[in-house]
Amino acid sequence: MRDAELPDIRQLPLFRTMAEANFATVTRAAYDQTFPAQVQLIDEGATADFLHIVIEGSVELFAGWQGRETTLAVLRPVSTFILAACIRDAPYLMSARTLEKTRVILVPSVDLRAVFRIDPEFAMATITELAACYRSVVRHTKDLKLRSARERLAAYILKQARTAPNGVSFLLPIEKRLLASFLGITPESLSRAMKSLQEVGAKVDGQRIIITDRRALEAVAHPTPLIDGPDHEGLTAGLELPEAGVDGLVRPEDFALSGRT
Amino acid sequence: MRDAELPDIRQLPLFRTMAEANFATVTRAAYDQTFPAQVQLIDEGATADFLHIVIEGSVELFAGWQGRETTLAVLRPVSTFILAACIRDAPYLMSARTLEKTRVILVPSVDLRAVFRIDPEFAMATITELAACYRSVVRHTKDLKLRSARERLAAYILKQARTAPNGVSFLLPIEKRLLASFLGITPESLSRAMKSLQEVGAKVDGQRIIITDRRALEAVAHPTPLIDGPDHEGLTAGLELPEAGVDGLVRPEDFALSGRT
DNA sequence: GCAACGGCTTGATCTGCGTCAATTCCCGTC
DNA sequence: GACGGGAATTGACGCAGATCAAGCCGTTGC
Repeated sequence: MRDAELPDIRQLPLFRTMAEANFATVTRAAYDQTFPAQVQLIDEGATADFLHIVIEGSVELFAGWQGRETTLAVLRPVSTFILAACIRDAPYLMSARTLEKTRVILVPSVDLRAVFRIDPEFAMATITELAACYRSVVRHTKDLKLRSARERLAAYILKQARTAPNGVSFLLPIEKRLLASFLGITPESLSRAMKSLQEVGAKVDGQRIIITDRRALEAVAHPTPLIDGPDHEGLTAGLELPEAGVDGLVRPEDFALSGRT
Repeated sequence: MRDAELPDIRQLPLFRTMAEANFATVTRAAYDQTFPAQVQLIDEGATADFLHIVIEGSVELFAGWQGRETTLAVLRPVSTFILAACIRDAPYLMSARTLEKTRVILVPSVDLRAVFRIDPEFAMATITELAACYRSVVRHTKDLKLRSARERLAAYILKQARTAPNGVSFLLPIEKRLLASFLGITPESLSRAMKSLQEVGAKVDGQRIIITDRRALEAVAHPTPLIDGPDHEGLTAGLELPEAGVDGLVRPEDFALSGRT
């Protein structure tokens, strides 16, 4: 694989603290690949041979059953995903596809497992990472089970706005149909929920959301760190991404799970 | 704390492989306590000072928001819970209460964090444990997002039956209102769903479920290891519990998350 | 023995969200 | 600037599951 992105990967919480030699071992065995949009990278049920790292572009994690399909996360650079499956040497529970032209790095899970047996720092980083992932899914589950569709949307909008510099206006980082799927509803329902929130403090114009009455929105969403995050010690990989979000820029950070999977 | 249960704890996947000295350190600082039914052990939002281990009885993990409440898991001996919060030194995302007279062991999370920094075996066990927990919640989320209430119930029944020795008849290990909450529906809806499944292969008589037509049930639930588990390498703590489940005995194992949390 | 209390069931009704179908909007392409 | 195709919206309608309100039944306590 090319060396250009090594520093980026090295900066990931997962790899930041490990010994240089071990980092070299892991990355030497890895290789990177660029895919066009809409390519399925992972098929749920397949065995987890590689840890994936998104370097450029974006990746959707989703799962299907009986012809239905649901989005579980959308990842942007630089994040890793399907760590848990690699560790357990078990079948992936999710599928993954590129949403646009995307470059990913593939780390053989064999090497991964070998290294965190001998590198305590890496083991610690893995533990922290997994705990974060776990808490992220728990939050999502609570969101689904405790809130209505409208409440989930309001909470999502407030959460996105929180990461935008001005705090009131931002562009949706993903297509609405994906957001709908992530929120566990249909695109039609999302559309109607959006409309209903316009009378309550969230102006919608295409991809742009403008919060006109935060209080009113909060009265619907009742945001809480116990559902909407973030974990108090800050995000992980998603945070690496500096980039703005000023009016006019799309925020490239994760919209879903706190970091990766 | 008393020493009688040390061997049980030592046998947990989480503690099985660690060095004896470190196990002693962890358990020396721990203490155990017995609570009556319906005592709240953990309040979500509080900081995670202790890893909990259920020794006797049973514990419900749940979460609330705006007066609503949902069950996320029910744990039986011997299982640990809220490991992730301890690791991240973060607020609990779930509350916990005893369902009956219950004995738990409390391990200060400070000691825990200290030990897996120095004991690679324990770090490995923690990684495996967390990965299992993570996959368990992902499955639950897929269940909720991809299946209808009726389908979830059918899948649950098949899953329970799978663990029963004769494979066709078992007693519900928990109250129906808890099962309903876990499945994300109301008790009334559960009751109606049960009734509707009687015409499809699952006879219900109080706590007893008898599968009369597995094929028909499977046609509703379409069970798959990618949602219903188990992870191919087998369960963890839940499995420690041998005990039967023969017609007439209640199965004491977890009904919810694969092991603990 | 009976009363009281929770859990479970059943019925009637309501409603949030899904489904189906028809436009309309947006964006890239020719 | 017209065309094509997928995304988004809108409307009409249906249904799964929630809510509200009795009643039932098994357990606990006096």
